[in-house]
Amino acid sequence: MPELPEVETVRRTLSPRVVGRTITAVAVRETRLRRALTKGFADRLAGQRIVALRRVGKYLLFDLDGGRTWLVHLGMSGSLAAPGAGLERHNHVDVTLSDGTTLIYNDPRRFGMMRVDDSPPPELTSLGVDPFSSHYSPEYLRDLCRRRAKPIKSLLMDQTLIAGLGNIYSSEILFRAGVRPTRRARTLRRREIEAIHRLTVAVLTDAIAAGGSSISDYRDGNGQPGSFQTRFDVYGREGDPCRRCQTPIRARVLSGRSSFYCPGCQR
DNA sequence: CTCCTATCCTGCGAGC
DNA sequence: TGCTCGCAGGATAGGA
Repeated sequence: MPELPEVETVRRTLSPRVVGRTITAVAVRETRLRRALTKGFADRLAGQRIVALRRVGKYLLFDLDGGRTWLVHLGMSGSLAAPGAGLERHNHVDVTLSDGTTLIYNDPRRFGMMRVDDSPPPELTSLGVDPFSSHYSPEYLRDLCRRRAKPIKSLLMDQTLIAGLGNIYSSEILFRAGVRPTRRARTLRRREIEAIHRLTVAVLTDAIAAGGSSISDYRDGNGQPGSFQTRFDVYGREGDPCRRCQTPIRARVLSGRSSFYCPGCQR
């Protein structure tokens, strides 16, 4: 569910409501997320002032007083939003702020995770380059591809190389770039890599402008769905005609994930 | 190293 | 209608 554009949309919608506020209460009713919440989780969060809300890849980072960090990953089905979003059944954590605002962490599949650290969270050390950072250049991408035999789509989704792309956006980027998901990274031409680089930023920018993609349960910080799913070129469109050449879109499994492409437009 | 598979968990739609 | 099966936006341990 949440890839970079969805997490960025959550960040943008939450930021004005949380930055500068103090966390007054934390209620945990389910600790069994992807990694269990530690015993001291609620106590280490309560009383802290939120100084900034950042995003790296698919991670949300609440910078707290004294260098402490509250790290949130939404997994496949997680959301962090104000109450009244229609969700209730899997509300695992409530965080109340000094102005009375409450943020509810909801996650039916419990693939998400949260932690509070006094030093930089360990998850970030193994993370690759964020596509919106200046380090994400055509040269960087070319370097990643140079010696790798794996399919380009699997490379794009490897969070230790590039942080933020998931199953939807890697398919959409490769469609726009005219490159098949199965192409081995090391076989890509310079101009193809340049196209993938440029279109990574373009697709993500378009998706953020649309508030992300809501397929079933993604909601932003205000409980609102995104609309980019109506503009998918290939994702979830198996059998439907390509918007560009009318050839039926095909699907095949790559690294255990369904991948969509147009056999007419993508080489 | 590099790459792939299975696994964690709940919900939902397709097909019978 | 009601049941079972497979699949779903992710990360990661473990094996080839």
